[in-house]
This record gives sequence, C-alpha cells and structure tokens, in this order.
Amino acid sequence: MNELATKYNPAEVEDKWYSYWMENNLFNSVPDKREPYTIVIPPPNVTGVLHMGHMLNNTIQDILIRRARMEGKNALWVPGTDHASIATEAKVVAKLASKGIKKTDLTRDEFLKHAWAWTEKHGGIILEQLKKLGASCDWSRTAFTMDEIRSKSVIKVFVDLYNKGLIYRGVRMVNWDPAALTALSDEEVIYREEHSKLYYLRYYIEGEDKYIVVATTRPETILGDTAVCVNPNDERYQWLKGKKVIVPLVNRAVPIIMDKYVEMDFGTGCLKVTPAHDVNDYMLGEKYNLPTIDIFNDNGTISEAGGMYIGKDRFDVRKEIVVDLDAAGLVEKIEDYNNKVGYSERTKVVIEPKLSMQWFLKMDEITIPALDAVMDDDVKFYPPKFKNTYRHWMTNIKDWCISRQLWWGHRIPAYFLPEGGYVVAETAEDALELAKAKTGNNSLTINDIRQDEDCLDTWFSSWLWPISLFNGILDPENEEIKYYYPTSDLVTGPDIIFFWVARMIVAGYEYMKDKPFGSVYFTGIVRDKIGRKMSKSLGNSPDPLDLIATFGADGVRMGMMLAAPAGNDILYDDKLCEQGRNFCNKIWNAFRLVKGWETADIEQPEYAVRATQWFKAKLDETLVEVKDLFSKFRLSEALMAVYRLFWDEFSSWYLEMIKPAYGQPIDKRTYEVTLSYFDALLRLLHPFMPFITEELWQHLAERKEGESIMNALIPTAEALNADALASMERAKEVVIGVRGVRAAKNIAPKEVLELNVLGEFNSVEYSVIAKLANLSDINSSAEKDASAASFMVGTTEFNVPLANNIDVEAELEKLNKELVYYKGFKESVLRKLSNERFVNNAPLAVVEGERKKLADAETKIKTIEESIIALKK
RNA sequence: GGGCGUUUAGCUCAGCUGGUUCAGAGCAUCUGCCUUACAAGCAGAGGGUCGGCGGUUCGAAUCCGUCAACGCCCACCA
Repeated sequence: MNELATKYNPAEVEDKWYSYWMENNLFNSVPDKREPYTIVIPPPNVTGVLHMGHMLNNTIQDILIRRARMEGKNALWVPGTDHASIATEAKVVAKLASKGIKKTDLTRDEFLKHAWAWTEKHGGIILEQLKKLGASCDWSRTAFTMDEIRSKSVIKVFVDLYNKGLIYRGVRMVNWDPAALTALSDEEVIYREEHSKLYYLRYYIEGEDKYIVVATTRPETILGDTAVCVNPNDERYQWLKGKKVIVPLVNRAVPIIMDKYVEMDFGTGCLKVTPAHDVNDYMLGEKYNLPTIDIFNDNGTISEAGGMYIGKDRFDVRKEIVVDLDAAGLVEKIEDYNNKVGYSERTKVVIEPKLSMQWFLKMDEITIPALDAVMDDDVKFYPPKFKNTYRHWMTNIKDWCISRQLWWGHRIPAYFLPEGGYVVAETAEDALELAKAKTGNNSLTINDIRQDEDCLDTWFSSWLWPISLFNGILDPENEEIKYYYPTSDLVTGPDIIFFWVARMIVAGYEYMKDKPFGSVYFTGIVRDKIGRKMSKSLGNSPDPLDLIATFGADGVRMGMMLAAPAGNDILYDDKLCEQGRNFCNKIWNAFRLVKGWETADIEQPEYAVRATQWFKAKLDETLVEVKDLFSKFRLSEALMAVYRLFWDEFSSWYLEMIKPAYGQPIDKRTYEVTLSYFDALLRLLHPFMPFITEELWQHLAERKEGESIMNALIPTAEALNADALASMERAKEVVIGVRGVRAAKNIAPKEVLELNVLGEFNSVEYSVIAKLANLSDINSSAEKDASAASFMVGTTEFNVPLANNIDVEAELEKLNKELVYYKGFKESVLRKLSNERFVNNAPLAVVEGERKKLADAETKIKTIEESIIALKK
C-alpha cells in the first residue's frame, strides 16, 4: 500500500483532474437524445471576486449538475458574467479618478475604451476561481451580458416591448443616486432606520406677526418649498384658509393648501410641500398645480434654483441652514427622531427623490402569467415560504424604471429627431428609415438623428439570461433553445428574488411562452460565527481560495454543504471545512487499507458472507434515502447520510468485519465485492467531493484514457434485504455491549473474552460478533453466571465471564437502577392499556405495540431480578 | 404599520398528514487508547420537562389559541 501517503494531499490532485476533465471535454454538452438537465449560473459581476456566497451557491449548482450527469442526463451548466452597469462603471470612474481623470473630461467612446480595458483585465478572474472549486461548467459557452448575442437580444426585446406599447418614456419622480449620477429602480434602494432630528420651523403668515410651526427632517429642502399643507378638518388651522406663509430664510410667500393627506396628529399637523424632492409632495404638487423648484444639482449640491448655499453639499447645508435659521429666530425646537432613509444599493449614498425623464416598463399585465406560474407550482420554490414574498411583490408591482444615466451598459435604442420626438429601432439605419417616414423628410441622414445617451438597467439584460444564453431571442427556433429551455433548476440567493428571479419568469412567459426553469432553490446568506453577514466591507469573510488551499476544494465544498440547510442562513465556521478535510482523509485511508490487502483463492469466511450481505442492504437503504433527499433539495441531509454510510457503516463496521488478520490474505470473493462497494461509494460521493473521488476511482481499477467517474452512473438500489439489516443491527448492539464491558472494566481490546447468551438470540451473526468483540466462544443457552458482567440487547441478557474481575456492588447498583427504570416504564404502559378509551380509540397496531412493550418490559424485569439474585449468592 | 418565518442537547439542525426505531444527527464535551488504514484517528460515555401559558384529544415536540424573543420582506406619515 505504500505508494499512497498516510494523508490525503489535495494540492497534488485537484489541478491534475481538473485539467483532465477539461482536456477530455467532459463538461461540454450538445443536444442529443438524452433528457437534458440544465442550470444557468447566476452571472457574477464581471470584475468581481469570489466570496463565500458564491462558494455556497456554486457548490450547490455543481452538486446538482454532477448528480444529474451521473443519472445519465445530458447535464449542462452554462457559465457567464454580468456587466454590472453601476458597479463596474463606479470602479472604472474610481480608477480614472486615481489617475486624475474625470469622467466628464472624456467622451463616451473614450470612457468605454477604459471600461472595456478594465473588464478585460479583471473580467473572468472569478470564473477561474470557480474552476478551483471544481465547477463543471461548459466553459466553451461562457457568456457575457454585453457580448454580441446578449446585446442584440436586449435591444431586440426593448424595441419589441416598445412597439407593444409596454415601454414608455416620461418625467417621473425617481430614485436618484447622487454618487453614480443615475436613476435607480425601486429595488435598488435599501431603506434603513436612522436616528435623526425633527426640526420644527416657524413659517410666518404673510403680512401678519403670527406664525405656524412646520416639522421636517430635511430643513435644507425649504429652499424648494412651494406650499404648506394642512388637513381641511383640522380645527386648529381653519383660520389659515386662503392665506400665504413666508418660507423661513427664503422669504418666499407660498400658499396654504388643504388636503386630507396630512395627518393631523403627526408633528404639528402642518406639512411643508417640496414637490421636486419628495414623492408625496410631488403628488400634492400635481393635484394643486404647485410650481416645482429643483434645488439640487445631480450630484446632490444646491443648484442655482436653490437661491442660496449654491454649490454646497446637501448634508453640509442641512447643518448650516439650521444654524442660520436659529440665528434668525425661526427654529421652534429640535427633537430626536427615528426615520427610514433610502440608500443606494450600489454606492451606499442617500437617495434623492428627483423628477426626471426616464424610460419605464409597464408591469401590470406582463407579470400576470409569471404570478400564476409560481402560485400554481409550475415553477417550484424551495423553500416554499418564498412564494408569499413573491406574490406580495408581484401584486403590488410598480412600473420598472429601466433607464440609467450611465455609459457602461446597453445603450437605449431610441433616436431623437431634429424637430423633436424620437423613434425606437434596433439599428441606426432602421431608425433613420423610421425617422424619414415619421417626418416625411427624406433628406434626413444618420447624423441628423441622435441616439439616447442613457443605457439600460443591468437587470434588463439579466432577465433574459436563460433565453439569451441559447440565443432564443434572436433565433427562437434554434435547436439549442428548444432542447435546453426551460432549464431545470435555478440556484440563487433570496436577496435577488425581485431583481432577477421574478423578472426572468416574466421574460420567460413573454418571450418563450414558458417558464425559464422548473425549480428555484434559494440558498441562505452566509454569516460569520456571531451572525453577521459575511462581506468584504466588514472584513469578516475568509478568502475562498485560502480556504481551498488549507482544506482542499472537497473539504471546503463539504464544509459549505454541512452548514447549509435549504433556505436557512448558514453560519460559517472553519470547523466545518476541517470536518470536510477530515472526511477526505478518512476516505483516503479506507482506500489505503483495502488496496493494501493481498488476496488468496480461499473460501469466504462466514463472517464475510454475513458482512457483505449486510452492507449491500445498508448501501441500498442509503441510496434510496439519498435519492429522496435530492428530489427535495435537502442536500446537506443527503451529504450527511453518505457521510455516515462511509464513516460509520463502511469504515467502522464493515471494514472491521471483513478485515483479515494481520499479515493474512483476504479471500478473493470478499475482496471483489468490497471493491465494488468502494466504487459505489465513490460514485455516490462524487457530486459532493469531485476531486478525491476521481483520484481514488482512477486508482481502483484500470481506466481508459478519457474515462472519468464523472460519467459513471450513480448506483441504483436493488430490493432491500431487510432481514440482513435487522439481524446485523442487533449483532452490532451485542458488540457494543461487550466493548462497553471492556471499557467499564478496563480490559484491553486484545484480551480474548467469552460471551454467554442467556435465552433466545438469533445466532446467524455469531461469527461477526466473535470477530469484532474479540471473543473465543459464544455460548448459547448458558446459565446465569454471578461472576460475569452483564448487558441486555432487546430482551436477551448477555454475560461476559470475568473470573474475579467483577465488582459485585457496582454491578448490583447498575442492575437496581435498570430495575427501577423498567418497572416505571411498565407502570406507564399498564396505565395506557387499562384506559378503556385508549384501547377503544387507538388503532389496533398502536394497542398491539403497547402490549408488546408490556411483555418485553416484563421479560426484562424478570431477567434483571434473576441476575440480582444470582449476584447476591 | 402590514406580511412571513424561526424558537428541539453547549453549537448547527432533522423530526411529513398527532401513537413502538419519539425525543434524534453531526460537531463540541468527558473517559480510556499512538490497537499492524487513518491521533485529520479508535473505543466508550454523559447531555434536552422540544420558548412560556392555555386548549383540543384516550394520547401533543407534532393540531388550535395566546404571549415572548429573534430574523426577513414589504409600506409615501413629513
């Protein structure tokens, strides 16, 4: 055995087999007669790096893909990356800034050149990292949301939706990100509770010496006030009807309006109205025809229109204006206050509600089939609790703001005409034709029409991912889309259920008239030991590549899976990877043991006959269990089942049962069967631990070039030999009983003992028991021996004669304790059985069960009592 | 303010339509072992009135009500 080191060394193995798999194109898939099994990767940001969330997510996907492949399906996992419009543009802007270049100094083309350079430099790093994890993606299909097919698909879909009247352009109040200088969708805004202040400001009545008090959290916005609003039913303010108030400091007279929108019991019951900077105020502004004063520049500084503090940042102005207001005697009071503030998901700056011209997708009708699909389980969610979340969002959905004031992304295919208006077309040439037709001006040239400067929300390309990966938008009849679509499972985090999952389902029904995937498996969020989300900014996330270097890819994969019950957040701990690494080592050493045996053409011993029969049954039992768990996406339980099968049943029990004496050969029959078990175990383990299983599978027998465990089949269960299982389980209890005696009496494992069986016991496993418990004899129907240590299995007593080595007092105490327990147990069973209502109402089988309990308890009590008497002699 | 979910051994979790493998698993802990595959190991052991209270039932971790703690999602009260 000996060419194999005593410890598994992943570093020597992983790159070797990954290259082998790649060289032999084992990850690649093309349509054929087999059933397809398809997963599309949630495309990571093209310039991102692998974090723990990716590790979990992609481990799960690889397990599913490898398992499906070994079930004989045509498995395809399509990789790719996302251009991540805002995130990437922000990185490029920052990079340029560090070189002293401002984005505004560049033309669009110049900027995009930098962006592509950045993408090429950092893009794909994350995919290389996935390879270290063992991801079996078909890399020949690697896609990018901004490559040619995906870009053309996005544009085609935009034009199509526009022509259907589902995309429109208009001025709306949107979420403005003053750092990224773009509009955002509602989903990209994160609300957080904050400790802030509520400022009570005095608004004097025009021409009078009286004032009213208005409460606001944002005093700087008074620069844009164009009204004050009170509730028409508010008795306190009836006298204000028809009057005007002076905006403090600004000294602008604005009307008092009355609207039920205002809550009388909040603050002072007076609301300042700033239509340009608050959604509700905007509503009021529309209703009462108020002027709109936009006091902010795009970057959050005060604009000319603000009239004062021009060019200063909004938060500086907030502090400053309070000082100035106070100096002018216009501050009534300031209170502490908690409110929710919206932040940009990407840039983390406070969102500014802002009126602007944007493109929107109408969501009310297009979402209907997508809602039904999930509610009817046509698309299944695991865990199903996310159906509620989904329904709530889908039934309250607003139109989707799809335009972004960014350059890195898909440019909106709208073209403005010299005389106003615009046309929408896939190419400039088409746009020109449309423009000519629309204007009747045939002398228009390409240069006369000007394409919209904005680009599309990143998610407007990702929502097509399961379709566009197979070119289903541009060529809906192609063989690939017909074969692979709908895909099988989607694995992703619940944080992007709205951003991505819901929208993919919408797009699926709109463009394929079918769901994009059959099931969605929502993973948990990876947290650290004290429950914080693991993130780069907190610095509490280990580098996945370091973990792989320390524990091996298989160890890390197993660690992730052990911690990941479906849909629950997972608490990451290095211990889990350690457990994974240890398991690899266990497998490795079991293999060393088996491969080290010499075989001989000798008769198969009885114990080996029993052992092989039993383990076959155990294997069959586990195969059924694991299959069931996979069908329910209970992968960590499936892994645990395999773990215990290998470690406990196979290594600790089976191998010990069949192990030949030191220096002795093993019979050929047992050896061959054992190798076949090992092979089956490796195949069962492979989806979880691809590298070590390939390494050992290749050692196990001669393999042809290009052959791989990847394409071997998952073993299938045969009819279960329940008798073999049951009888061996009892035999194991006897062995444990003898070992317990050894431990209690400090008897070395080497020392050979005898075992006396008092009463009935199935003797077919005696050969196994004798071997594992190191017994010279097992004597059936023996007499009670007062100098023996005893234990019970079921209702049978076993004695281990110990000559003078027995502590009578201790033995008696133990027996008395047992006696008390079983007597109490018997009483409780008796109580049940003497309850007529129980006997009459409970199912027969339950009552029978209780009767058997009673009988067994009585047998045990009798046995114990006899033992006590014998000991006292 | 609405909705959803969680609460079972020190930790992470399993326990489906109530009753004989109903109180489980892994890790951790304790004891003894470097036993000729593995100390990243072997053998043995301890540990929970299933969040609180009330109800339904012959019988509740499991069903119902209620309270509490924690978590998540959604929402335009300045």
